[in-house]
Amino acid sequence: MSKINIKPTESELEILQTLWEHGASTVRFVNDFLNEKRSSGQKEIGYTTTLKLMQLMHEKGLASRNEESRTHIYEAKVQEGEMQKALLEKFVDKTFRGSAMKMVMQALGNHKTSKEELDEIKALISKIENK
Amino acid sequence: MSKINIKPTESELEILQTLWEHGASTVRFVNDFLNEKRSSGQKEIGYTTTLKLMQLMHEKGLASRNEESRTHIYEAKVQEGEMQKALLEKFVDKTFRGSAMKMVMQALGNHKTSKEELDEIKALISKIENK
DNA sequence: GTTTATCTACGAAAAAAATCGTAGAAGTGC
DNA sequence: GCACTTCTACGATTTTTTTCGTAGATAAAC
Repeated sequence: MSKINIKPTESELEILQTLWEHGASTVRFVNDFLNEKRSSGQKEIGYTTTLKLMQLMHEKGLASRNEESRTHIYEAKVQEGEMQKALLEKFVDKTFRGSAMKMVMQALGNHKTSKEELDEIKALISKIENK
Repeated sequence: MSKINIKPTESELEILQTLWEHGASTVRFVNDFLNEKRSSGQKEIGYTTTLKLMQLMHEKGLASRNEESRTHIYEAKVQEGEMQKALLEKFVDKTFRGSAMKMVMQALGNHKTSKEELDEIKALISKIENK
C-alpha cells in the first residue's frame, strides 16, 4: 500500500493509460497507439519524444522496463486504481474545493446514466449504509 | 451557455477558486488569501506573481476587471459550475478512460460519505429515474 | 509638499514540460 | 558482406508556466 508520491504529468499519464490498457509495451507500440488516438488534426508525436518520456518515467519510478532484448519493454509500476485514487483526491480539492459529493452530483447530473449504472450505484449505497 | 474553450492552468484555477469563493477581489486580497492557505512550509508567492497571473487571466478572458479605481477589482468571468463541468469531463477522460461511473464509484468508496449525503444522492437518482 | 507605501505595467528570468535531431549500436533482408 | 531499418541514449531546443524585479504613477501619511 505504498503511497503514491510521484505525480505524472499529462503526457506521462497518457502513457500510463496505454500501459494499463494494453499491459507491458514497447515504445513503438505506445507511440503508435497515442498517435492513432489523436489522429484527426493534431500533429503527430515523434517517436523519440515518446521514447524520452518513457525513459524519464523509468527514472522516476513510474514505469519499470525489461531490457533483455534490444527493444525494451515498459510496464506501469503503479496500479491504475491507486493512481486514480490519488489523482481524484487532488482533483476534488482543486476543482470542487474538496467536496467529493458535489463532484458526484455534478457527474451524475451531466452524464447520461443508464439504468444499469444507476442500479450499480444504488447497490453501492446500500452497502455503505449497512456497514 | 457559451462553451468553455479556455483551460486554466493550475495556478489560474487556484485564483479562480478564490474569486468564486469570495466574489470580486483585488490582487492584494487574492495574494494574501493564497499565501495563508499554503502557510506552513512552502515559499510565499510574490505579489507581482499573482498580479501577473491575474492580468493574464484578464487577457485570456478568464476574468473581467473593474478599473474605475486605481486598485483594480477582478471577477471570475466563467461560472464555477460550468468550469467544473468542463474540467470534470476532461478529468474523467484522462484518468478514468472516460468512465464517469467508475469515478463515481471510486469517489463514493474512498470518501467517508455521511447519511445526509447519501440521501442526497438517492434523491438525485430517483429524479433521474423518473424522467 | 515631501516622504512613504501601494498599485499597475512590462519585460525578462527561471522552472517545468514537451519535442526533436543526431549518433551509434543492433538487427533484417538479400 | 552491404544496404536498410529500428532501436536506445543523450543533448539540446522549444514551448508553456511560474516567478519576480524594476519603473513610474497614484494615493496616503504626516
